[in-house]
Amino acid sequence: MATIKDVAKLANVSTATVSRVLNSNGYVNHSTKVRVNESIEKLNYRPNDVARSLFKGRSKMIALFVPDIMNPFFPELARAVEDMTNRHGYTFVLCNTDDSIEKELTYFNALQQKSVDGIIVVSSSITNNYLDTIDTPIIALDRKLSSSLPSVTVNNRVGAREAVRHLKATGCKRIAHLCGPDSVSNTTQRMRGYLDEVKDTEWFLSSYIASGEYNFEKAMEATTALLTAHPEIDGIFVANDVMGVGALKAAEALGIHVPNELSIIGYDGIALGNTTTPSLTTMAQPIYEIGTRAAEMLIKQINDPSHRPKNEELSVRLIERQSTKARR
Amino acid sequence: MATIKDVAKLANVSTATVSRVLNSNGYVNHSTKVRVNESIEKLNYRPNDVARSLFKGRSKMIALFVPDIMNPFFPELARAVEDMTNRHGYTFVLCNTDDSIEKELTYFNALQQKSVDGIIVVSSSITNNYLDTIDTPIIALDRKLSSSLPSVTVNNRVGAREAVRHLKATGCKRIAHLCGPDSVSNTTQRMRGYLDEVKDTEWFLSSYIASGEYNFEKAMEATTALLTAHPEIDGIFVANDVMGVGALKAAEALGIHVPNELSIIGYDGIALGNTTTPSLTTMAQPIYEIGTRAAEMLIKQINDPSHRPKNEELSVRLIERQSTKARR
DNA sequence: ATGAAAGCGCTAACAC
DNA sequence: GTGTTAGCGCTTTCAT
Repeated sequence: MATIKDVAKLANVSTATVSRVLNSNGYVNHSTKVRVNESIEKLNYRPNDVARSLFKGRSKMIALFVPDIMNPFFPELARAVEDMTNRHGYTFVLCNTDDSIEKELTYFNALQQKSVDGIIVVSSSITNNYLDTIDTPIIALDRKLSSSLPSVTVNNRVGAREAVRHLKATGCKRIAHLCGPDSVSNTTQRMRGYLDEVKDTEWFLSSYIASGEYNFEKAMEATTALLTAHPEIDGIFVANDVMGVGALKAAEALGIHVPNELSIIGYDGIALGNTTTPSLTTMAQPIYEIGTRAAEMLIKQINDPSHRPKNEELSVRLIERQSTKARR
Repeated sequence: MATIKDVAKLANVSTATVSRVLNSNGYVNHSTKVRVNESIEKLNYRPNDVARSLFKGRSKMIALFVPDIMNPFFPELARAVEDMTNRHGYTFVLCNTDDSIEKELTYFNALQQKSVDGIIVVSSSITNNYLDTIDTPIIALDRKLSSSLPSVTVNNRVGAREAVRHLKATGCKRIAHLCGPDSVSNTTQRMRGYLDEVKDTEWFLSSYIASGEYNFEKAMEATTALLTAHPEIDGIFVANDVMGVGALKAAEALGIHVPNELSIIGYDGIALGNTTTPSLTTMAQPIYEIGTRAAEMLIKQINDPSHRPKNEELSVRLIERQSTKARR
């Protein structure tokens, strides 16, 4: 690999001049600029980013922490973040945390040693006082972490209410809820939205709420238990699509027809919901947009550290598919 | 961030000595070692990886090129590669290429400027003579690229034969094939396996082969067309699971019962195949192992550049689920 | 066993 | 306009 010295020598100028044309920085005569560019071309010179990073203290890298990229909610998010960071010349680092605080801290350290410019985080476990330690810009995604940390989320509670209302509108009389893990803030929000709609009805029972841990198999088990214990249930608001598909499968295994006997609505709007028969009605998050916005906010903050981004809340929207249907 | 100088000063030694204890390199007196470690502790010192990289010319980073992480085959692969690279202290960079040669080249350049230590590539487009340009270790995955490039793949042709034989064994008399895009080497291999089994039968027609481009929607369309044109088809060997699920959905939309009237077998063994009803019988690749092996091979080659890894071919295995069933 | 110093490749004062 | 040089933080000869 040719270095800036080689270019300087070939063009008969100093390295400073080469650096100037490289960065379009300061004055440089047109003719010498041409000469330098020719030399760059001839040597197929590419500046060494590591040397640049060392000098600048910044690396042009952005990292994304997700619990597990194998969870189908995250690839689209990752894709969005990668696209946007790329567009701004950043390299994209992906970190699977398994929701483990140890892994998160290990990653944080490693990335700081590499002068990573910023981090986007889907996490439930990072503590507030640890974050104060760090001066690397961070944006929280999908789950709120702390008030001090800028975040991009959706209106979970409102969306949940809308989901339950949709079930009511299609004629459901007994509506259950399959929720996520306690530790995650959006679990609480979505459950609140559900309760907003049902807690004052005469039929509501606390045993209509079951946890599926945002997990396909767990959701199947929970749904089976739920429908067995409460055959009267004719609608389920499921807190994410992965579990929604699990619920679908459980109902079919029990011989309960969806949507004729049971309506199911999910949350997230991932592609998976479209692959089943019946396809899954859902409250769709603008996943790609969430990732895009988070990346934009982060990049803005990187370029202007004084700029403290606000929390942003995007809206979910109902996508009606085959798992819910108006009944008489 | 404390630097090595700060540590040296506090411990009353030179930076060289600190470096020695840092890297367990060369002789250093036990007592001074202790003193240095205390200083490191006290200052919460972490070595600057960028400076290290600049000196060494290596960055402790490994990149993975995939066409699109939103394609459900790739998250598991990415996860495997990340786990293994992490275990060896590497940082994991993910690049979505969209199968575009321009994007691939842009990434290659960017990564080389960052002194990336090695790259794992799922690609159909990188040219042989470009690869010769590069001295960064590279491993090809899933698709063979060139004989000169070490690769990890599966026995696609044999697996395809096995898939078709499974359909025959369950009683299928007219077996069609839904294939992937021409440009991908495993499309050809899987089709060959199919042809091995059917081309000499009296019933085989070349119009029994349709392309679904490894795409869910395209596969639905192709399947609909296929089954409409050839109602006699009672088995389909589908070249990947994403298309398999599409075929399933198309059949159901046509009112054709799977597996009673039509058997469908996919390829890949991704989790998606388990979420449908009926669940999808498939030839499962050891996806995680493929990623793991590729990462291991790459790391070995990084540590010993003279070591030229061999091509490795892993085996697929049949997973019987509900979309195929013995018929009388 | 330890220190001094050169150098990895680049950028940004500071001279001229 | 252009060159000289110090320095980003680290590792590694080469002395001692």
